[in-house]
Amino acid sequence: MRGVGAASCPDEPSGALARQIVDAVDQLVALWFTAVDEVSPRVPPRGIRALQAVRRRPALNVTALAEQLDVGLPTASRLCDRLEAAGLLERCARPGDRREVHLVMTDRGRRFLADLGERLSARLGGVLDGLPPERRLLLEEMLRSFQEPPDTRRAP
Amino acid sequence: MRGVGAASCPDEPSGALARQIVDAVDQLVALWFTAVDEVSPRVPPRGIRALQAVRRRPALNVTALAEQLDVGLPTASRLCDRLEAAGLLERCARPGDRREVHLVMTDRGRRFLADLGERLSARLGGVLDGLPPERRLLLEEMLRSFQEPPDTRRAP
DNA sequence: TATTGTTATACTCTATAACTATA
DNA sequence: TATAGTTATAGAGTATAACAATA
Repeated sequence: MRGVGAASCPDEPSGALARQIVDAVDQLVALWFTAVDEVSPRVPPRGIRALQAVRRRPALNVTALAEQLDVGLPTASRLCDRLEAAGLLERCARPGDRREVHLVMTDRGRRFLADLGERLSARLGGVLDGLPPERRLLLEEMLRSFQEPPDTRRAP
Repeated sequence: MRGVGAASCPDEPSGALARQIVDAVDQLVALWFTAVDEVSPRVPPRGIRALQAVRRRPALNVTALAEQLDVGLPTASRLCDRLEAAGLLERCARPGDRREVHLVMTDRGRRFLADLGERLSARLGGVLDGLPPERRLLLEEMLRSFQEPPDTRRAP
């Protein structure tokens, strides 16, 4: 568990690339928070992540959502209250086992996330427009490696 | 304000790359939150961003910090209370104008952020280890474009 | 008087525990 | 009894407004 690029350049201080990557991620995170602050209606970061989790895995239940967000079950339930009140999410009793609740996004929720994505994209564009086109194509290849991340949620 | 890659590939659906980039950023943000949840002592995301802001611009005052975080002045002050109580930050009256307060990181604060960076790096490494070395070097070049971002704080 | 920052109060969000409903 | 989720209460965090201190 040595981190980014630990074994790639033995002659060079291996921390250089790692630091660069971490700094870049911090910039991206800052950009993300900025976009989240802009979007309407105001949904706190945790709410955004909840919506994204539901988009990624439709018909998620509340327990799974709580695990995804690393919060308690009541917190996730309350969060769903607010997202549902805002019209971004809906709770549907699961046929077959009526204890479970399926979370599904509303059209408004989809538009909301799309809007957020566009704002983020615009801000990223401001940074990436400086890149020559072939660099951008390489970036595209690069980003594919993030599409299937090693499951972030492996509990010990 | 068309966003990422809007004009690069006229034949291709231009939203594809944009969507891919935004998804990747979402993954990175999720990774960031996971690392933030792990680190000790527990500091909420806003506290992390505050510490990073102070690291980036040492001797920041409280007003500037509030602007960086896009929160009110009292909120920033309270946040400093907690970070100071945790021993991660210190307030120093500025010589010359004793109204202002300079925020400086403690050694503990520096170690804290370093620890966070290592955890993030380790998690990123898990994703990036799959990349061949030359791809990683290209990534390094790419990330340089994020080092000097167009000022995120331009209010309309 | 203008600027920098802190305190006062109410409100929102989160966490732990107790409770309801279904299986 | 075990599981999925909700409500109860208390505590942490945030925002708006009033305040204190320095220039």
